[in-house]
Amino acid sequence: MATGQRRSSMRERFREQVREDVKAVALEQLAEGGAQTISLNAIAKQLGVSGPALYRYYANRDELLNELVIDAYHDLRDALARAAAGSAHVRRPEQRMRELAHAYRQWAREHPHRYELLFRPPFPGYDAHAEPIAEAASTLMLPVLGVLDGNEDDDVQYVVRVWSRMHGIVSLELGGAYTAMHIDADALYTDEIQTITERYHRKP
Amino acid sequence: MATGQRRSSMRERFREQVREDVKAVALEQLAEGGAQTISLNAIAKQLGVSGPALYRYYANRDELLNELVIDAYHDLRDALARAAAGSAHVRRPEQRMRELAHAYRQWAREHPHRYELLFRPPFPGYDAHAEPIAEAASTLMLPVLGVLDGNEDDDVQYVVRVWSRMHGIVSLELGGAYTAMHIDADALYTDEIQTITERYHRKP
DNA sequence: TCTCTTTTGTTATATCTTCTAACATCGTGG
DNA sequence: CCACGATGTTAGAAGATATAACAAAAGAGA
Repeated sequence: MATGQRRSSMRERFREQVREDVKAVALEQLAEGGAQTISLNAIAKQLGVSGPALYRYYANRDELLNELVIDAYHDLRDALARAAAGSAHVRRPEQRMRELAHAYRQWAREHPHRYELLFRPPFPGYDAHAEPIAEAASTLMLPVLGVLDGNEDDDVQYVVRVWSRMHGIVSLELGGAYTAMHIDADALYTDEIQTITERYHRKP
Repeated sequence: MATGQRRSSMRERFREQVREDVKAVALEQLAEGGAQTISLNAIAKQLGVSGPALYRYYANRDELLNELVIDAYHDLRDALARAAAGSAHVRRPEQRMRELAHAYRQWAREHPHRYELLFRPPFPGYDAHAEPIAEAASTLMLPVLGVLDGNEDDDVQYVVRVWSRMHGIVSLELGGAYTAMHIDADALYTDEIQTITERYHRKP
């Protein structure tokens, strides 16, 4: 009945709550020491339950990491969508492109380990990564396609190339390559985006 | 004396030999399952010695991984240097640039896990990565600077941007993003390099 | 309300890892 | 010859993932 369904959903909700708690602690560990330091044991200890209890909620460690990947992908996608929506009123497409590129890099800098998680599969034989990445890349670049004023198929490769350039800089920046070389990542990224928008401007 | 020195160097040589053997097995494991699957225990078993014997040669697992990083960096650097030397006779700088870019991507495709090892610190709080990466980046881009016909300081940022573009594509390709999106990585990379060389051509 | 079933948590255990400690062995240098 | 240092051994601590067996709690139905 109604109460029965409600109580059943209560259980479901509790289960979902625990899963969220686990992921929250996992994100803390991720932020502190990277993906390798995420430990189901440590998470359980921090949550006050003991050891194998978490295996009622996640089949294994990889499943948890997988959820973190998917969440991160959703998060980045939403951040880009917000940036695109926020600059929808801006007339000049170069400016919209700049804001989108800025949002991309900003998210990566705010969540460096999650960004790495996105584009660097932490699993040995990782199948579940391909599909999210595919969907990620497609949906991720929708705002860019929008900035490009709705050209269709042929521009996909161009969009991917734009994405690759943004990712290249962000990835090297997060890896510490720029600081090690004493290179101003801000200026580098700004210049690169400037070049990209100029090129776009030139290319009808 | 002479024999004394020779025997002392014999020991040294044996020690170096064992270290190389360990690294060789580690590279096998790296190629098979990624950096995470590298296990000192398994290496020892495969080498016929048992467990903690390897700690006479490597203080800990991180030191071994560190050596792998440095070796990979040297290897990539040498591959690029070979490519640069091999195309030194080529007159047109665009062609030299193309061959250099091709060598870069080819090395990454031949050693995907080592490439990942290079540009992603596999350790949590890992300092030793910064210095090799700095030297890597500097030396790595020397051939590119050479292709650029010896302009000096101001071009460093441009070279780094070129490197970032190559790395962006190669990194996403190794991560499987392109295959998941059914994108031809060959064509993408070729087009990108073409654009880069055109741009260089345009820019004195 | 009583009972049956499902879900969830527990402890114990097996197996893996890195890494230290204590002890044995072997070759080289004096 | 002898002694020291380098190298290897086994034992074991600490911690990880993951499974098995068992206990308890909570919902569903009569």
